[in-house]
Amino acid sequence: MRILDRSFYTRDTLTVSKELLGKVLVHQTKDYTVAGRIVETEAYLGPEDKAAHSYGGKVTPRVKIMYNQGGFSYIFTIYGMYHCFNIVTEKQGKPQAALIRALEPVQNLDFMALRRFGKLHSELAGRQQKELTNGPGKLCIAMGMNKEQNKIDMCTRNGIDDIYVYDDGYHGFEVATSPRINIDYAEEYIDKPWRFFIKGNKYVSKG
DNA sequence: CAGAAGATCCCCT
DNA sequence: GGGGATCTTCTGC
Repeated sequence: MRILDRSFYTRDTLTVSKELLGKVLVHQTKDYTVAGRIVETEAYLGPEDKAAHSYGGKVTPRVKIMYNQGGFSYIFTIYGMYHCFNIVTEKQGKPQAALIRALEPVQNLDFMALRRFGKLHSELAGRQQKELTNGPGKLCIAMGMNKEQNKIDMCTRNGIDDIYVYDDGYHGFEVATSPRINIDYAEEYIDKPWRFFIKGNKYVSKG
């Protein structure tokens, strides 16, 4: 297993978003380790991209982390009740990121099931098993990620609260592409094919 | 300081 | 597939 380093994340965002597919995202604290395979991502290409929080070169307290070099977590609150987990990409000063939209559960499924539905994984209905991590808000709940994990450097570890991605050699899948989800405000950027997912994987949010 | 929008989810039909 | 929940974040006055 190879942990992805800085040189992976500081490349162009479309490449990083695509190559994150099949890799394993880990959240590790002193109390627990939980992990899922990345099966769906979206690229946000600020400042040009009208769907990106950094559109127009906007710098607010929330989006400032997007201007860092690649490899940092960017977690924001959405609709007041959920969170979205992104990984900052590109070199410093270029505010782009990859949104992780869906995972396939890999490690500590009981932790995920308890967070999402308040019961053990073996007690879940089949439908609930599929819905553990098949959306950006859902996977944050299942992985125990919220604003406390914002701005974490995923290329270094402190042993207290770490997030990182590793490559376990999983390959042979087919990558599909589509427009991004729920960005109808983004005008001519609505139809950009910047969503990537593993074709046929049952944890993909839709399509 | 008030108003509006939102990279979502869940429940209902 | 449509609407409500729910409140942070940002903008404009």
